Amino acid sequence: MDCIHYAIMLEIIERRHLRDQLGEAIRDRIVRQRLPANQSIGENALASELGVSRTPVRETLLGLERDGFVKAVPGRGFVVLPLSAEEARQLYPIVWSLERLALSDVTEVSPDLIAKLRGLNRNLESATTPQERKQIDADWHRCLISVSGNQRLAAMLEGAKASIARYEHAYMDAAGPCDQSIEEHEHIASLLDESPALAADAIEAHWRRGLAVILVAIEGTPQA
Amino acid sequence: MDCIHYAIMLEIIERRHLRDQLGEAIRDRIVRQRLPANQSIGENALASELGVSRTPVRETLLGLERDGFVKAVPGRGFVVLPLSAEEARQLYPIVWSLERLALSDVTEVSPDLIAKLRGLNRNLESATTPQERKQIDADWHRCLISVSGNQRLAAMLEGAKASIARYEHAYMDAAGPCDQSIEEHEHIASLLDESPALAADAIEAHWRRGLAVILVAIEGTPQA
DNA sequence: TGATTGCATAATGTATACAATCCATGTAAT
DNA sequence: ATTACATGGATTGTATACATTATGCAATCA
Repeated sequence: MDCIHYAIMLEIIERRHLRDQLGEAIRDRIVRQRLPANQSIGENALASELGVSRTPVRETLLGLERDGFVKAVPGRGFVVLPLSAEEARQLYPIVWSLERLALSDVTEVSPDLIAKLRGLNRNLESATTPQERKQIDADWHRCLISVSGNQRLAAMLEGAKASIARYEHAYMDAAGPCDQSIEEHEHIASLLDESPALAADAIEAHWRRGLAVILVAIEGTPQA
Repeated sequence: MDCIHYAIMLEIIERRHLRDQLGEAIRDRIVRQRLPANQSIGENALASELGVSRTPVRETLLGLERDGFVKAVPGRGFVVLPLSAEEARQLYPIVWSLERLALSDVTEVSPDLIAKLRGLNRNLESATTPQERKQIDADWHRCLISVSGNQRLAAMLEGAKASIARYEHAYMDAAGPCDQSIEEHEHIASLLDESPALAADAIEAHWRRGLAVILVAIEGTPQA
C-alpha cells in the first residue's frame, strides 16, 4: 500500500479543473479593476499572464458571464461590464429574497449551528485584515443559509454574492464589515431559534442597509 | 450600397455563438431523456451528431452545469444529473421567491402590460399543441416579471425555469398548462394593478400547486 | 469460479492551429 | 480638413491535436 492509496483514502487528492482555479484570479482582477470596465479582455495576454492556454481562460470567462461580470459580444470577445446603481438595485433584492427563502420554512434550528454562527461572528470581531473580515463575513452568510439545506439556493447565492463583492470592493469601506454588521449578525442569530420570520426580516434589513451604503457611495444622495 | 449594408442598418444580421444555438438542442436531449441521467455524456458523439466540434459543445455544457442539468466530474466529463423530489422541492421555492420579488415594489402597472398578459392568456387558451402551450406559458411568466425591470432577476429566472422544465416534461401531463393555470393567470393579471402583494401571493400559490403536482407524480403520496 | 493485473482502446482536459472578422492606421479623393 | 476606403496586424470563434487519465476486456492467479 503506497502513498497514492493513502491519498485516495484520505481524500487528499482533489482534482480541480483549471477553469475553477482561474475563476478566483480573474474575478479578482475585475474586482480590483485591473481589468477595467467597458473594455474588451485580451484573452491571449490574460492566458499567458496566468500561465495557461486560452481554452481554460475562456471557460472561466463563460462562468463569469453567468455571474454578470462580463458579457460575450460576438466577434469582439468578452467585455467587462460596468458597475451601476441600477444593477446594485437589482442585485441586492435578489440576495435578500433568496436569504429570506433560506430562513423561511425552517422548523428547527440546531444549537450547533447557532453556536457556529456566534463563533464566526466572534472571529469576525477579532479579525485584523480586511480580506479576512470579508472572508469570515461570507462564511457567516453561507453558514446561515445552510439551515435550509437547499443546495440550488446556495449555488445561486454564491453567484449573486460574487457580483455584489464587486460593489462592496469598489464602494464600501475597504475595512470590510463594520461593528454594526457584527451587531446585526448577533441579532439575527439570536432570533433564529425563536422566530425565523423575524430573522428573515432582520436579514433583509441587513442587506437593505448594505445597499443604502452602496447607493450613497455611487449617487451621493442619502435617500434615492 | 449593397445588401450587406442594409442588413446592418436594419439589424437583420444577428450573429450568435454556436454554444447558444446548441443550448436548445442539448437541453432538449436531456429533457426528453435522450441523454439519460447518471450517464456521462460522450462529447465526441454529441459533437459530430450536432455537426460541430467539441469546443462549442463543451461551452454549452458548462452553461448547462450552471443551470443544474449536468455536473462536470474531473476526469470523466459531464454527467447528466438525475431528477429528484428533493431537487424539485429546492427549485420551485426559488422560482416563486424570485417571481414574488418581481411583483413586490411595483408601484404602477401599465395597462398595456395587463392587456398583453390577457392576450397571451387567450392565446394559451386557444393553443393547440403542447409545445405551443408551454411556450406561451413561459412567455406569460416572462411578461409578468418584466414589470420589475430587473434584468438580473430575469436572467436567474430563465435558468431556474429551464431546470423546472425538466420536471414538468418528465412528470406533468404532456398537454401542458391546464384550464386551472389559465384561470390562475387571469386572476393574477386582475390583481396586478389593485394589489401587487395579493398578486405575489397568487403567483406563489400558482407555483406551489405546480410543485404539488410534481411531487405527487414522483412520490405518489398526495401530501408529503 | 472469482478476483486481479495488464494492456488496448477510448475519452477527457488543455494546448495549439487556422480561418474569419475586427480595429487601427494610412492613403486618396472630395 | 474630412470622409471614404483599403490594408495589415491583432483578436476572436471554432476546429483539431496531443498528453493524460479513465474504462473495458482478456489473461493470469488464488
